[in-house]
Amino acid sequence: MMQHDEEPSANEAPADAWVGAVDLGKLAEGLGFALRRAQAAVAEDFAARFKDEDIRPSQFAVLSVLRGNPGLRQTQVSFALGIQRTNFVPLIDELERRGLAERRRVPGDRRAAALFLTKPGAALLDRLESIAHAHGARFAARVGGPDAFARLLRLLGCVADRTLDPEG
Amino acid sequence: MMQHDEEPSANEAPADAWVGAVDLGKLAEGLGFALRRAQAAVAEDFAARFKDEDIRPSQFAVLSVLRGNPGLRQTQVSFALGIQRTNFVPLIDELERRGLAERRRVPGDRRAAALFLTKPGAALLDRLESIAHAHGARFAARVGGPDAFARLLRLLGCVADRTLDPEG
DNA sequence: TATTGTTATACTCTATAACTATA
DNA sequence: TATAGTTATAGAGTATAACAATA
Repeated sequence: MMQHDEEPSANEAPADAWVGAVDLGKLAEGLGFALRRAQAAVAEDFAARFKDEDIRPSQFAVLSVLRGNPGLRQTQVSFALGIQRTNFVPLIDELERRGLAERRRVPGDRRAAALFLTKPGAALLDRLESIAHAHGARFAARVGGPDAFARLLRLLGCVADRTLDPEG
Repeated sequence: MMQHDEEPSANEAPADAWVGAVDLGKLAEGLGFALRRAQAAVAEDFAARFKDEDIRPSQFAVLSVLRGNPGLRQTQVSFALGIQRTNFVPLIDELERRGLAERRRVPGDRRAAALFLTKPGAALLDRLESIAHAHGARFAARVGGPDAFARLLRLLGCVADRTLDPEG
């Protein structure tokens, strides 16, 4: 009766035997489905590698942007990452609570908040990027090496780029 | 100022001018970030094209699998699609409520439910696949043609494939 | 004992409306 | 009037635990 090596959950997937036998039909040609599966695999590896750092992809992304763009406004960071500014509030709240980032008032505009990486935040980011390097290397290996990996990133960039549409 | 052509929302993104100026740093080399942006673009196009059919990607996927595999058990379909069987219940519930799919008892096992596409479900699926064809064509064009698109699908398949890892 | 389908539940992510204080 | 940050809220998607009926 199909024991797994990991996952003691009672709601585990049944035998893996028949899942490969399912005919996915046109679904296998779908970009959305392929992206979903790829993202699930990447998210799984991310979760495993960053478990001890207690950091989520969006938090990592914020810290990463703050390093390259200190003093950016909240709204600028949020939309650069594709996160609505309304959902960005609790995100930066937690980073600030953990002492990894901070909001500073900007002299010219009393409404705005400029974001900065703290020293502990920068130290954490160093560690995160080192882990991320190994994380990326796993998938570079899966796709067949650095060149194929670079090709994949370029293709994904095209997918996300509206300006490449026929009408402009 | 700064009026958009669409989106009357009050929570819209501010000027698009400065978002391109943000330095994403190492984030731009991240597979997870690239996948996120690509998936957002694909989801946006999907939502626009399938709006009138009132169908979500997961529902489309179920109908698609049922055509190629009539009589499959609920759990088999759900795990073939990477959906937990517990979350699959309300999904198939709604498809059945809308008369697009149906559960039938299987003779040998009184616990199991075999899933089938109904005639209206098959008719809808025909329409959906026609829309999906145009949907896919948009992104094939974005990445530079059918060959590049096929290459992208193959690379994404590698990303999702654990068996390609060094250790096996 | 294990499996199938199910319910209940919780947590994250995302989306919209509306408020405040500024500009 | 418009913008920056915020709050509240609702909807998806996803996760685990536990149950009844059946194997």
